[in-house]
Order: sequence, then structure tokens, then C-alpha cells
Amino acid sequence: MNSSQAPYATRSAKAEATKAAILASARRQFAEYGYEGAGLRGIAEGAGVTAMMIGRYFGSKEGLFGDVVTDTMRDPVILSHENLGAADLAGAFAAALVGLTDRDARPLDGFLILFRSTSSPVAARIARERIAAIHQHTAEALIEGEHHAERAAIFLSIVAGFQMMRQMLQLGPLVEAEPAVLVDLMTRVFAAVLKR
Amino acid sequence: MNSSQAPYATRSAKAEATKAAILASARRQFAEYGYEGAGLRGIAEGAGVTAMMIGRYFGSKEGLFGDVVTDTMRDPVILSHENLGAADLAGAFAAALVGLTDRDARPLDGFLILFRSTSSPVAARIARERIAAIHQHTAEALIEGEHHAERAAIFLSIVAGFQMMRQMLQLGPLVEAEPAVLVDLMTRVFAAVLKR
DNA sequence: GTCTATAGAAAGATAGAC
DNA sequence: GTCTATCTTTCTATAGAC
Repeated sequence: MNSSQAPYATRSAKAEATKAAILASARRQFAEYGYEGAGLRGIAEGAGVTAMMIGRYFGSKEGLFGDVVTDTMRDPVILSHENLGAADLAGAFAAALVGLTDRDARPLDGFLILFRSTSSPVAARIARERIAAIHQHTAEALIEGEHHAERAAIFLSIVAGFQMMRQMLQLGPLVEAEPAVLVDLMTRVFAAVLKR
Repeated sequence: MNSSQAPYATRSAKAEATKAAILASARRQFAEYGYEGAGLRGIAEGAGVTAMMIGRYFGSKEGLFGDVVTDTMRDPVILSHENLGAADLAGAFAAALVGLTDRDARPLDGFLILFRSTSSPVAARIARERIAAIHQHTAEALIEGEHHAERAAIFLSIVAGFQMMRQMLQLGPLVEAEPAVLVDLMTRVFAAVLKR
């Protein structure tokens, strides 16, 4: 009954739960409002704790943001899918991308956070590092042949642009279009980059 | 010498100059720091006036932002160039885009502002409207044939993604690449969308 | 027409009680 | 381990002198 009698397991378990709750709330808030738009008070409220706890567990807002970005990196990367062995590589990626950006699909936190935090110096640096890491992985696993680094970067650009226009800005024709049409069009686009 | 003796021309001329200076400074600041990152004090300082003048001429920060966005719309739109009649349409656009995003080229304020302001509700709404307007123009002037609306939107997505990765995030391979290589690759990509 | 000065709200960070 | 309470800074917006 006395809390100080079981410090080994109970205390850290509770602390971990609180830390995880803060991290999850911060991820939602950063994705929705960006680095500067999100406030520590709102993040804390979403986690059911007070703002002070954030300072305790993450030191500062910057520290929290860094941990959130690291957290998003654990998600399976959209681009380097397991369908690397698909016969129609371009078609597989196009289908995956269109499905991922579907109307009622939840936008990927990672991309949202990066897009909405590029104005802050701290956030921009982290974003750069993260994108560079994804790029390196993509370039190595996906594309071979001449100018493979450039082609991988262009591939990433196209994916990012499509996500931004369809999911973030919700550009009319991309939202209302028949998915099959988009898949067909994007397959052609991807094929232009993938084939050497 | 007496200021109140010539209110018809001098007064409004000076007022217009101040207003224009504020607008130019705001455009720079919004482009660099985003809607929420830019402060009225910094904007005023860049214009050589005090923050109060902004309230006088634009009412509020939102009003100022709206006028800045309107201002960027007066620039020639990158996408709907005059080289519509070029023999190699895809190549012309690729060359224009690569040149426009060159290392020492000044990023286009319009895109920077939109990208960096998507977290604010006000800014996001205006961004949506602006992109939609550009899209409509592009779709009508540039692309014909089946699914022309969707193809125009994808074209815009590609341009936006390329600008973002090369100019904003400065992804290594896109920054260091030989421009001619990028033009060649992007020509293939554009051709895949443009040809019906 | 432009300024100084400041009000009022909200942000991030911290001290100290329990 | 978590809280209340508060410090300090910075923001937008405004009142009033010149």
C-alpha cells in the first residue's frame, strides 16, 4: 500500500505509461499544428497530465519533438515496401500510394509533422535528417542503374508532392477522382523514374 | 514644408510607400518563418516602421497575410509559362523547373509561404484557395484529353514535390546533381503526365 | 502619419508542496 | 510521481502624445 515499498517495478511502469501518453499526444498535436503551433499545455492535456510533466520526462519542447520524430521513424516506411519483388513495380507503388492517401485514410504522422514544421530551425534540421535517411534507404533498396541517387530523390519528391496535394491540401480533382484513374496515371509517372 | 498643406498627393504617396514596405517585409518574413513563426515586430522592423503601423494599414495579422498571398498571386505563375507552344513541352517545363530551383535561385515566395503556413487554419484555407486557382488555370491552359483535371493535379503535385525536396529541404542528390541530369529525368516524368 | 508606451493573453520553463 | 502556482518572455493589439 505504501508507494515507496515497491519502487523497482511499479514506479517505472507508471512513469513509462505517462511518458508514452505524452509522446502519443505530442505526436497528434505536432502532426496537426506543427512544431510551433502545438503548445505544451495542449499536449499535456491530451495526455491527461500537466504541462510540467513534459519538462520532467523530455527536458524541453525540443527534446520532446526529437523523441516524437524518432518515434515516427519506427513505423514501416511507405516507400520501401515489401512489394519490392512485384512484377509491376511502378504499379505496386502507385496502388500503395493512392490507397495510403485515400479520403478516409489517416494521414501519416511522419509526413504531416515534417510538412508542418519546416519553418522552425530545430524542426527543419530534424526533418532534413529524417528525409535524408529515408532517401538513402530508398536509393539503395529500390533503384539501380545510372543516376540512381538522383532518380531515388525524384521518386521521393513525387511521393511527397502527391501526399501533400491529395491529403494535406485536398486538391479537388485528387480527392474526387476515381482511385483506379489515379493509380493508372501514377503508374506511368513512376515507371518513368524507375526504368533505367 | 507644412505637411497638412498637401494632403491630396503627398500624404497618400507616403502612406502607400509605407504600406508597400510593410507588404514586402511581410512577404519575406512569412516565406522564411511561416504564418505563425513570423512576428509583427520583426515584420515592422524589416519595413523600417513600428508594429503599430501594421494594425493601421492591414487591421490584423490575418488581414496582412491575406494581402501578402494576394500579392504573390500577381507574379507570373511558374507552371503556366509562355512556352506553351514549345515543341517539347515536357522538356521546356523540366528546364524551367530545374532552373527555378537552382541553388542560388531565390525560392518562390508563394510556394514557401504556402508550405510553411499549412498548420494555421487561416493560412491553410487561403493556401487551398490559391492552389485551386492555379490548378484550374493549369488544367485549362496546359492539358487536354482524357482525365485532364486529374493529370493537371498530378502535374502540380510533381512540381510542388520537386520544389519542396530540392529547394526547401535541400535533399542532397537534388542539390548536388548536374542540372542537365535533372532536366533529363524530369522531362521523362512530365512526359508521362502530359501525353494523353 | 508615425511614434512611445503599455495592456492583456499565452507561451515555455521552474520551484516547491504533497 | 504528480500536482499547483508562478516566473519570465514574447506575442498581438491598442491608447494617446506629437
